[in-house]
Amino acid sequence: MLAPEEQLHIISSGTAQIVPEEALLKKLKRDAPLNIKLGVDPTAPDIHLGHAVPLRKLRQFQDLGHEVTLIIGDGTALIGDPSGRNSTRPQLTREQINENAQTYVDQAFKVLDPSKTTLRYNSEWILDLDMEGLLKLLANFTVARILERDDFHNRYTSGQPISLHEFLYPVMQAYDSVVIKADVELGGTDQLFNLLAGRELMEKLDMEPQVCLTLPLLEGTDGVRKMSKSYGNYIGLTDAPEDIFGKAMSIPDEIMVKYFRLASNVPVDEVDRIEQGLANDELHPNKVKRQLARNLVELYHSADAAAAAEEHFNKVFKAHEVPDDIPIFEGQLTLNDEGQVYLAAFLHEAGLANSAGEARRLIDGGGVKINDEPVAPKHYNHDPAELAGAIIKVGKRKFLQLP
RNA sequence: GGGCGUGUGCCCGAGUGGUUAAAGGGGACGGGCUGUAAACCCGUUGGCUCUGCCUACCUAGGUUCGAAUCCUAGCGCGCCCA
Repeated sequence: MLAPEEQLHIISSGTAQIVPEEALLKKLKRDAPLNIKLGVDPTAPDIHLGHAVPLRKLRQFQDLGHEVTLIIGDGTALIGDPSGRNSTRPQLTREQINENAQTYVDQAFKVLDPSKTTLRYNSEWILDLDMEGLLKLLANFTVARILERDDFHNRYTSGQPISLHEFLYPVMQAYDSVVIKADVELGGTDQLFNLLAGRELMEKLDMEPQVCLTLPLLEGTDGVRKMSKSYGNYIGLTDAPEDIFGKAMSIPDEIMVKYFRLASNVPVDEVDRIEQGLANDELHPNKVKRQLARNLVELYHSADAAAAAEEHFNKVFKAHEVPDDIPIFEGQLTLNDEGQVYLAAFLHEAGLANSAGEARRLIDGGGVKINDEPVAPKHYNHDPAELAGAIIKVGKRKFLQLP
């Protein structure tokens, strides 16, 4: 194993806070594998780079020789984490939870090292708690302590309802740590309270308390809002290679280093070097961003896929050429009374525009090309012969080949 | 339970009973520039084979030749009182 100080250097890269840092160093000095905990609620099935941030950190721990316990919160999901919420989360059904859990686990193992991962479902011990056990557990926490947290405090003072079961969430999460004897627990910055609850509970039960490690939120490809499916600014773990590459290239320069630290597996020292190089203009941002994009594709696909994705990218966006594998239109061309193809409706049907109206606007704005020739404004009707075998391009990235 | 206020397009927001498909901004999309970054410039932003037609300003009714604009009820939201 690496020297403890060296490990700490790697571990702290990209983290928001480590509470307390000295305790982590002390644990590392034991020179034995630590048990690193991450609990996830299987509330949403698909995971993206933002969700993968703690997973990457876990992987870093594993590569340093530590063990990971991944807890699927199928028991706590019945409560619904109140963190950062201003209203009660809807409770999921068992079926939804199981389904989500499975897809989550499949994707999580794209990041984690299976040989160093223990997978646990917390329903195992949480739903088995009897009233006596629950009461003993609850006696370790005070209402005031729980009400301190911002989200509860805000809801309480603003008269929003807080259901009693929501109070139990941090308690249950803390109990997870006790059961698995966690050395370190990871979470987003919004999780700090829950993580600290674990630390406190362990202390009260005379165990060595866990260290809490929080990770910042990863902004989406717009660089402004957090990565989220509903904002449409996410890079999915299961996205196609070209999409991962392209989306990565579209992120603002300012957050490149953050992506390197939180989403790539580029070694920390190299990331430090890149950060330096960018700061004093020794490295060209475009080159660096390409490295990032390649790395991300490699992580979730392969080196070959990364090379192919970059080539695709160069073709389409640098040389403005047509990519190799463009979809071919399978349907039948609809002709009007004059035997012409009404292009606006066609683009809509073919899924290249959201409505015929939008297609017309795209045409008028010069955004539609047939065989690389822009379609003239208002020129909506086209001869089928002219379209045979043609390549239609809409905007920068939508292509369609006609038979 | 009572009083007052508010509800407009993806979001914010203007809107005199009649050239209002609805000012302005944001976002998004398209074009230019470029490193598919940022910044900047231009254009578009309800549907429809469109010099026109249809559907739209919370919902349902009503007044009117004509309503996003006035009235009634309902629903949502906000504030105050109990």
